[in-house]
Amino acid sequence: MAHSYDYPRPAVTVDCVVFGLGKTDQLQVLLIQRQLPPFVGQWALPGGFVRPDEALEQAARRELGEETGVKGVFLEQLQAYGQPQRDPRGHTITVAFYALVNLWDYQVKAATDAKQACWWAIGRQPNLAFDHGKIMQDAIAALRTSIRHRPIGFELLPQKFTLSQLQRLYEIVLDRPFDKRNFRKKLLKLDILIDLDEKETNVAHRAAQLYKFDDVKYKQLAKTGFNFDL
Amino acid sequence: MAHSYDYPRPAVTVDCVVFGLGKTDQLQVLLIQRQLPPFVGQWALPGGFVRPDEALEQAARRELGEETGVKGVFLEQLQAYGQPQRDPRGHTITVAFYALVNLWDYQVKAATDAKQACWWAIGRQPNLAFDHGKIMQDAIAALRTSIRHRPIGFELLPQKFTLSQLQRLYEIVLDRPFDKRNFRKKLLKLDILIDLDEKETNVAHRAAQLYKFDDVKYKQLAKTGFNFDL
DNA sequence: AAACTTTGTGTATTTATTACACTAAGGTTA
DNA sequence: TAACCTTAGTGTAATAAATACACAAAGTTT
Repeated sequence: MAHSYDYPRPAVTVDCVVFGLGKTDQLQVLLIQRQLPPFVGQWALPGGFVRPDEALEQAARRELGEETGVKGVFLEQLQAYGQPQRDPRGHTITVAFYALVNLWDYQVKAATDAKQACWWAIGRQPNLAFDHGKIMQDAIAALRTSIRHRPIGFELLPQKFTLSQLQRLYEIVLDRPFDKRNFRKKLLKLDILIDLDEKETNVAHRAAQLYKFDDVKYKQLAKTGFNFDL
Repeated sequence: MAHSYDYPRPAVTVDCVVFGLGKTDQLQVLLIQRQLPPFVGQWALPGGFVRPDEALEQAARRELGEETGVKGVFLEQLQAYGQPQRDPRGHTITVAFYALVNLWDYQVKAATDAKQACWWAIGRQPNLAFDHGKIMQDAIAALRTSIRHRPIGFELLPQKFTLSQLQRLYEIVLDRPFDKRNFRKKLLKLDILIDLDEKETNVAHRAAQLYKFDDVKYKQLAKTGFNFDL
């Protein structure tokens, strides 16, 4: 069944750079191994064609679910890529998104219930098909910028987390150390963490205090032109 | 002449939010009045369909030149918009860009050599066709964020400018006052301004020192993980 | 009970931010 | 040509934020 238009149209796809963090102490990215040409067998970002009358974010979520089993996660648009030679099948524009996934609980979750999807440690991932390497680099840069100015890092942690986990997250993503006392002072002063009055369990050392992100208070603050910089 | 594909494809357009600043003490945006359906007679962002094998930025520059005469300006991608109902002609994805134009020299320049293109003071612009109002709001937000962290404001000034002009630019875009002495101290400390050892002319008061932006030095600094925040 | 591991805390120093007002320069006007 | 008008250019003191740094407390394992 063919579809005709008066003027030629580029194809439109969506692709997702999915970042995950768990107990591995390394930021991970979720890749799929291509089953169909072009680039059969090569690794690539999960994604695919936008369907008729489908919104971009909706298409990204659908493809992510279909190809990797990842659902209901934080997802935000990065940018569009449209170099005419980026896809050998012809002029194809892709709208890239990045997603953040908490891998702390049930480590296996997203890794197994999908076909050829694997988590790779960032820096150790294979070469990617198309211009996906460039897209991934841009996504890392965007993640680093975003995480310093907006409270999106919590998406990479369990709902209840310790300040040490939060500090480690920032150290991993921004690739630099933070001083323990100064980090705690600064984050607690932001006043967007709720002390849960509850402690870690099953740890072989002094149990740490658990906190959660106060998204309600953050939204209020954000309205009044508030922003932070770590 | 018809073009056929195995699967339906959305149409792809580009749109530009062009910001200008000149002697008016107000940030301006460049709009065109639509000549063709849909939304004939309504104001809209300059833009149009991406051509076969045309890169996105290239398409944006071409449309901007064709519709408004604006050429060779700073242009950066904002994001893609793809709500299925955003264009009554059918599923159309647009990739939005924002541009910065210096209107200090020959004020008339871009305003006249094009058909139905007009500069509007931001806040006094008419309602826009499609979802262009939303795109423009997003572009303003992006401009405000960008200008605080990267030296893009200079694109809205003449090559040679005074510190007062620079301060006024920041005040207009960020919509808040800056203290003269503190502003100068902070910007000079960034060490990305070159003192031209040359003064303003044709002013009915003490002539101010002229500066230019040192893009070479900024690029060096940027590599070493340097950033500012105004 | 000793050893191990991670939590949780305070202070002094340095650096950055803020608030604030007058003289200098140059052109215009009386 | 003197008085006037407008904008340029400058320093300091007070406050707030960032940094550097070390040890006792809690809980688990051996």
